[in-house]
Amino acid sequence: TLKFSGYKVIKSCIVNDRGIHICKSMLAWQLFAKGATPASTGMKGDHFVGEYYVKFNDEYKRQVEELIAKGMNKDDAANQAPIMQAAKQMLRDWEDGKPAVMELWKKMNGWVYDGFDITYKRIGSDFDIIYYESDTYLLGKKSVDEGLASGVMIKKDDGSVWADLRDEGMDEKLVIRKDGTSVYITQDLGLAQQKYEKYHYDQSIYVIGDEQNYHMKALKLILKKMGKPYADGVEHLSYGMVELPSGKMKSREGTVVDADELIDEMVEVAKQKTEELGKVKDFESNELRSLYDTIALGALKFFLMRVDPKKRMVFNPEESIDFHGFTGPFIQYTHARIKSVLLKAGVNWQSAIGNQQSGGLLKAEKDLIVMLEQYPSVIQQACTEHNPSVIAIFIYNLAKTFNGFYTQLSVLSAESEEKKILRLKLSAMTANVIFSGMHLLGIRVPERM
RNA sequence: GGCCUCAUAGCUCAACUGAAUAGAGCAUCUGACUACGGAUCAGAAGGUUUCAGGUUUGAAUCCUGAUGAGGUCACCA
Repeated sequence: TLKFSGYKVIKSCIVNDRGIHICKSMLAWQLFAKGATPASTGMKGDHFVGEYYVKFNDEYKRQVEELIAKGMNKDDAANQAPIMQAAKQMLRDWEDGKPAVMELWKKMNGWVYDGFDITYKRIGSDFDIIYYESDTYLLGKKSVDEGLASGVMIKKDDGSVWADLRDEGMDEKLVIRKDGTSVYITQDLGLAQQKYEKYHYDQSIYVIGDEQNYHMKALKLILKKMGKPYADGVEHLSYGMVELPSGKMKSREGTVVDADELIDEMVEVAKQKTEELGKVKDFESNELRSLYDTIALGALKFFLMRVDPKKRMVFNPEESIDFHGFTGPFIQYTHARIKSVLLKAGVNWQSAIGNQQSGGLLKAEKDLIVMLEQYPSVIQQACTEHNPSVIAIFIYNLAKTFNGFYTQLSVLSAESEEKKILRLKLSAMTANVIFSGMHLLGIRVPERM
């Protein structure tokens, strides 16, 4: 959307492909997998690796409880559980570049990326550039050295490094662990720098969940203190969590709705619904499959897009696959219907010259025109607010207005030839705006459905 | 516990940033010229905007307090 209004946009994505969490998965795999691979189990790579992350946490929890039962206090137990010790050791080995660890790391990451690729491709997501944390964290460490030199950061006796933000009303923030390994924010310092050097951006918009508000504030402050020119351009577009009716999604407890499963489910519903209506009997089977995908994804994306991103929302899988009302399929249907009418009308009308019956507009026609005229300003608004939901709402209203117009007035058998041309043109414009608006939301609209 | 968000119809969301009768969709009920594609359209019903104070000509919106929900305060990312 930003691109559409004249900004030059570089979509980037940071993959946190290193760190203690990866080590945990790797360790659990070594301990429990007995040589299993995604291929041997038939699982998607990212799911497969995720499973071992969960296994690690289960085992970790068990060990901690065991230690507590032996009379150890909670904090010590959390630190001394052997499996956690091992994970930490592995992280150090990784940063030292030990071959065995590196090899395992590459192998498992490969699995994960394969899984991601499939999903991203399916939902039509793409990035101009992907950063890997494994590439940026070293630069982050360099940033820390710089911070130390300029006095923004201080090194404590045990070797850990901190940024003092207390005079800004915040606490001290750890930037390097005492064993010299880097933490989350270290990598972010490097990333900000790397991005700036490459693009000299005016604005760098971080789309991150609102639970990291504090983190982003700290990041910006540190950059500012270090006198980085890009500190002011760093903007945090925080979004609220998506919850389930049954409660929050927690990866550790397995209460997540998996994107792949959800999409499959919705495709199934789209299929049933379409078959019920029996309007596309002449479609080839691969056309059908792509149609179901378009509808299912359209429904899903629209459901997420229509809400102000800053707020938390409850995602009800059952409701999202409802194709009535304020939904993606409603709009797709409207578009398909317009196309059908236009098709029937032939092409002669396109060359016909518009007429000057300014006084003779009926209310339904006027309403539609008014709607169409608002489109540019709506985009503008969505842009400045970083809020795509205004587009979603607008397109929905447009479709609704058009449907009203459509049922009140006949297009093909209009009172006069002039009216017919006018209405055809209005219909065509509506279809274009719907197409364009939905495109901005990353949603496709079918010619027929 | 400190700090930060949020609370609107039974449910999911709006309300142009202080303005006139608080709007949509779902669910519920009633209808649609004998369907240019009915995945549609027209209508009904549904509200003390969590509670209690305050500021203002005017408050869902701003301030204070209460209650409830979530987040964050890690040598996790």
